[in-house]
Amino acid sequence: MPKHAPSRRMITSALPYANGPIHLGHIAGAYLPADIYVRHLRSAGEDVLWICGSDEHGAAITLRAKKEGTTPRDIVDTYHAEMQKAFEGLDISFDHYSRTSSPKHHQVAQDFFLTLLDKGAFEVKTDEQFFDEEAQQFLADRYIQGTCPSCGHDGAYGDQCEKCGKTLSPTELVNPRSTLSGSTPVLRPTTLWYLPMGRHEDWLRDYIVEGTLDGQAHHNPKEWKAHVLGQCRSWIDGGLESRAMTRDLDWGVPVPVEGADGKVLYVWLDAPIGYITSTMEWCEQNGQDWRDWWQDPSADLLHFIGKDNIVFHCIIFPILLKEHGGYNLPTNVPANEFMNLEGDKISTSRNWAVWVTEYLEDFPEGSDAMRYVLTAIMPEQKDSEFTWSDFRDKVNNELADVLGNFVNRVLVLTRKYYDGAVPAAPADDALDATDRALLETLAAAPAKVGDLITRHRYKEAQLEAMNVARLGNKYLTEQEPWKLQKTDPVRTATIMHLTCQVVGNCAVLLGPFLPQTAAKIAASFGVPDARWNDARPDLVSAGTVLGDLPILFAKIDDDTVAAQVAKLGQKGDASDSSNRDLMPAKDEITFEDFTKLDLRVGTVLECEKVPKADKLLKLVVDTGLDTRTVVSGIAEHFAPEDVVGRQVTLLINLAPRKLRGIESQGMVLMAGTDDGGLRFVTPEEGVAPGNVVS
RNA sequence: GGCGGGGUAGCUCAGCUGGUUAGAGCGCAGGAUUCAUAAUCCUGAGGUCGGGGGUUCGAGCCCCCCCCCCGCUACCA
Repeated sequence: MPKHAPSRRMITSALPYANGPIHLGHIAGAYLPADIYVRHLRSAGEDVLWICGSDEHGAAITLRAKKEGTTPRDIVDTYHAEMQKAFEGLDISFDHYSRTSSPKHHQVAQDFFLTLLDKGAFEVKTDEQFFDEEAQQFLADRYIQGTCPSCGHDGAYGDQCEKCGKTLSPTELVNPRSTLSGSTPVLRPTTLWYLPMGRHEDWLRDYIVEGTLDGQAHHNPKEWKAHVLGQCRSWIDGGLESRAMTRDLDWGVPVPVEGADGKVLYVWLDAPIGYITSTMEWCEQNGQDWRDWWQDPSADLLHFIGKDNIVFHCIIFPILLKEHGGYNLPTNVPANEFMNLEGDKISTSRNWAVWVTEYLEDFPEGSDAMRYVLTAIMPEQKDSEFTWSDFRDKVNNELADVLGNFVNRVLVLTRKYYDGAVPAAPADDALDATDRALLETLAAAPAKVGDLITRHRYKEAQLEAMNVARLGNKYLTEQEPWKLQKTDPVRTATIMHLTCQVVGNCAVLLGPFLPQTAAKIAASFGVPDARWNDARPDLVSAGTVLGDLPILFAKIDDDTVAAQVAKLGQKGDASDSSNRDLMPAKDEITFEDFTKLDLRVGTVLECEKVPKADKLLKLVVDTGLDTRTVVSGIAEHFAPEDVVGRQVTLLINLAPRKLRGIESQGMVLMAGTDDGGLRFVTPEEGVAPGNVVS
């Protein structure tokens, strides 16, 4: 049987990468659900520790530093501070927020690496890597730019094209160039430490699919999300490849091995170890032993991440932990899917995002409102969609009208009838069926909401908590104390006593979701320190004088919505050409080099999709000289019928090459657009097939 | 093309190992009500559960085929 009651829970949220600010998608994915989970457990008196920190290594940061004429240290310091501000602004309550550039972390990561090395976890291989002869150094993936083979974008990096999102390896780039010197890099051998993941497939399959580890029940896989299990199974069944765990770079945790100068640990190795370092730091400050959290088998380990991190947290990191030995493996990885924004994917480069610190500037008291909306649309099982009009509706109709107004009407009535003091509790036999039903619901709510949170059903949990306020509204409206007050003051006191209990319980139940609002309500209703287990029908003491309570939620008007929508997609700086990922100029060539190219105008005669290839079109082109077949990777941008009849520019003396079994006898010239699109390079009128382009 | 996850009321989403008239919140329509931040409460109208076959006494849930969206992967001269 899987263990059921862990002695303590170790919680991590994905370390955010310190080269850009935090947006709502990040929050909804990995931070808000963890915060709700942890706040609930803390309130319920569970032993829980939640750590996070900035992921500050990797080539993207050094690259950005170079581009902005500053140092990596400056970059990470800036964004470390920026991200902390964002998290604090939304009341994301990490127990500890660390950073991977700290000396402590370097030490921990190196020790971890050395242990793995000792245990034979790595394979050392010598591989060909791109080397910049001018700068005299090996080039990390991010230091190589070129034309994306997928979308034709000119500024694709060696690991990924940020226009089309395609993951790449440097050797796939067309016309690779070093971003350090602009020169064309050459391949040279270098030593890399690989993690041979293939040898771990068997136990991983048991661990993921069956939830068993070393022959023992470890966790219940049915509690894992379908998309998490599906993706893991897909990877394992597809066969796991070896992955390099080191990089040739000078910013990161140095590989602690003789002769490994200029090599650092791969960020994906170094970052999750940051979870451990962060825990150690907290434990040192709080007189605890970090091993109790990471190595005591009775402790749970949960990773909150977005779906882009599933493979790392469910496969690679567990391999590392198991190879190292002594560590617990994750008992659940409740990854969320992605949140879209106003009908489109969130995109940093297009500035199609809502940045947390900007939001908080526009809505200084808006933490709870945003938390509520993000929880209500949390992408728990599929991608979801954030729109500002929906934000307005939820804030106005649910937070302000249902919750805020309910609390206010109870407060006002209590003040009007009892000078603000909660009336005495009714005698048990004075309760009618409606009262009892209300009390039963109140009594059952903490377990109900808590259970949903524990099962990572945050949307539903929040709805249930809000339903308590809804029930309060219904009860008030049906009981009509404002009428009874004149004829039956005893009954009125009963009603008002009970509604005060409803409000008090709301404060506790909504605490994990709306910490600021809950604290305000709790303070006003005399239960500022109430915890989860205190939530029950007699929470609020009779005689409590209700404190002042300002309007909890201001309504949001249409102009505000329109202003926020208008901000999307606009560059902060009009002159922000630096945001365009233009490829740097290439090495100079001679005129003679140029004349080697035989560029001609051609007319497309036929065009069809290449079977079993999503991106390839087969064109038959009249070049004037002949009719030839050209295969081009443009199927995602053009339908075959759109291409037939077009005049195109064609490189006709390129060596033929077989693509998907079809010989391509040339190359069609395309221009990439800023948004990742493609355009044909077409001559003006009056040009015939075969005419030379020069 | 392969693999994984989705496609359910106008919108955002739930629907456990198949079982009575398919649900919630919001929006919408009508009514009630006034303690309250024109708030609240009640009632109702909206779904051939992407499409088509099949298994079953019975399918949104299982099987086959097809279409669309997201992610990974192959193809990219």
